[in-house]
Amino acid sequence: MKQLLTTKQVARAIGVSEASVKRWCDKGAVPCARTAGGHRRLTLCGIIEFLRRNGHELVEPEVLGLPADTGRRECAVERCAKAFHRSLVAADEQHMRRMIYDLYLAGRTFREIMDRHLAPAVRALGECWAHGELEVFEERRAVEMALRAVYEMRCILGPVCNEAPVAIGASLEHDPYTLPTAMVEVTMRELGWRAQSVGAGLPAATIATAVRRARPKICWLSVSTFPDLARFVGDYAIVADAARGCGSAMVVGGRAMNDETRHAIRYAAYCDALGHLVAFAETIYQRSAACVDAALPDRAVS
Amino acid sequence: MKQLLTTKQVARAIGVSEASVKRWCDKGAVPCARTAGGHRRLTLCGIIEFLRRNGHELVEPEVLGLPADTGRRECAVERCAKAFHRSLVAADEQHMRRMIYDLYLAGRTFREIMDRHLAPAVRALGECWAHGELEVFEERRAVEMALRAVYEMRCILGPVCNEAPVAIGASLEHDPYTLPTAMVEVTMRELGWRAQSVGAGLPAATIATAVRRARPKICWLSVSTFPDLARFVGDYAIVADAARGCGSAMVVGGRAMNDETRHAIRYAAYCDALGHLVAFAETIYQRSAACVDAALPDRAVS
DNA sequence: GTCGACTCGGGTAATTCGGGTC
DNA sequence: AATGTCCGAATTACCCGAGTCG
Repeated sequence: MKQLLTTKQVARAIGVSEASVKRWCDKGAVPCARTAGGHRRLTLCGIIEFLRRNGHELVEPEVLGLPADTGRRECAVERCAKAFHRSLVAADEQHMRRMIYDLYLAGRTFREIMDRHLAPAVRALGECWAHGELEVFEERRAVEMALRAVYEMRCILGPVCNEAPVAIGASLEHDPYTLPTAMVEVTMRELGWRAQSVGAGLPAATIATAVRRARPKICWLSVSTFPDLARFVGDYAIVADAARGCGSAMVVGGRAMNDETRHAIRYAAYCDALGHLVAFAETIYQRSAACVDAALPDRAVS
Repeated sequence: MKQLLTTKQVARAIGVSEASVKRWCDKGAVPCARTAGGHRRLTLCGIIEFLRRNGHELVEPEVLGLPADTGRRECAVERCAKAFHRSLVAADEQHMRRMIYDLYLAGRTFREIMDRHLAPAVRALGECWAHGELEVFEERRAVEMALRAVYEMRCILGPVCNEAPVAIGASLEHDPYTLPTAMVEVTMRELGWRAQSVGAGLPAATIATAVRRARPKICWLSVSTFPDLARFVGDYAIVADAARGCGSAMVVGGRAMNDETRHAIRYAAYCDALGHLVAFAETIYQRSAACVDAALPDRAVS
């Protein structure tokens, strides 16, 4: 299957303008074919060869393989998630960071990168571990790598707007998984919210206190595991009561939120993917134009 | 993140003319790649490294996506562990990051920043929590903040040299504290080691497997807590046996390593501060000049 | 065949290059 | 020795109406 890429795909993937890609083609720096109608089509090999000559060393075919929004993307997405998985297992942090960076430059949101690539890769990892295909330390090391990546996204997003609505969240005691709640935090921040994860494995009472202090519009709870249902329901009620008292909407999600669990509690929204969370958050608050401007980095002025 | 910056952005951020930035690149003082058309593109790691070596200040850090000056400059001097503590409690991440960058650019090593400021601040935090002066979530939130800061340092240091000696480390089961082992990792990486923390709360057997696979020169174990001494001694023996089999030196440290604990085990070095670790690591391996050069990103060739 | 998204080519403004000079 | 400024030429980014792709 030989891949032909458009100028736009290539431009986004390497973070330059379309015009530059076209000029490079016309100059002969990048080999390119033409369609019957005169459109440029670039080959993967040509691009990689070119990038190698110019210092962009670690570009992944999986990233450049991303089709435009109109195309079927299942294949590319799956390959990409596999590439993430491989990087995580091999502890090849540079490679994974590079892929994230390329995807982000290629126009993907962090939410999409986490939903489609990072989270599936981590899930697959967990399965490998359960089947005894991975050492404990390999799994743990990979999860930490993923966490670092999520923190780096958080850092790239920069500080949040002061007028933005507040969201806070956590995971309950006996649920020490930091990654899911960190992912939610980044997703909400990317939407322009003043989101903060207060931590993983927290007693319900202290989460409730945090809610009463921050009075957030949304309070999320990430539920990856719990000791028993009764205990969870009780803990949940403590947090939910505090949220109700502050007019906060409770949002829940996580591996452990199966049908039985969901029926045992009351919530404003259940999200089994970050995409659902985005949809719900947007019904509550639409980021204003003024706020978006404030959050963007300064453009250089002479 | 391997962000590529233009000479103009960098010049503005540092508050010098573009010509100076260009000259620095040409002189080789700042690593830089080139676009197809010959324009310089600089990396954030390279810039920070250069600024630090030459004592330059960041006039407009926002341009590079770094935390802005918060006005409060109490920190540039000595004894800012208190300021760190206040930032941690107030969840003022921007201010803390700014302090770290100020200190680092002023020539401090990350090891010193962690030893003298960050670690004491976190310890003080734990005491406040023990005295009931802080909510659980406040303490946990602060520790996560500190962890993010350590990860950011790790990121600024950039990738490690492939020829560098290997060090790996972890904390044992029932010791879930990620921060100490992450600090050790950054310290070792700053010294030029190919250091990797394989995780916190790991069973001894899997750490032993990791050691046998990586065959490190140093294996560190961070010990913040353990259920009982006998259990710890047993777990420790499993790791230490693997280390001995590979010729790895065992290094231990952490809050729980009191006299009694230390006498119960055998180790090559005990470190109650990162400074001691540095001293020990340097007796084993001195980072060579060639290795430093190799760690810099490739220069583009015309 | 329609339609939306994409790409074409060309033009313009902004940025950057290298070199020379202060 | 190091920096800031100026210059013409080259490179890059952004914009537009017309044509192409899927």
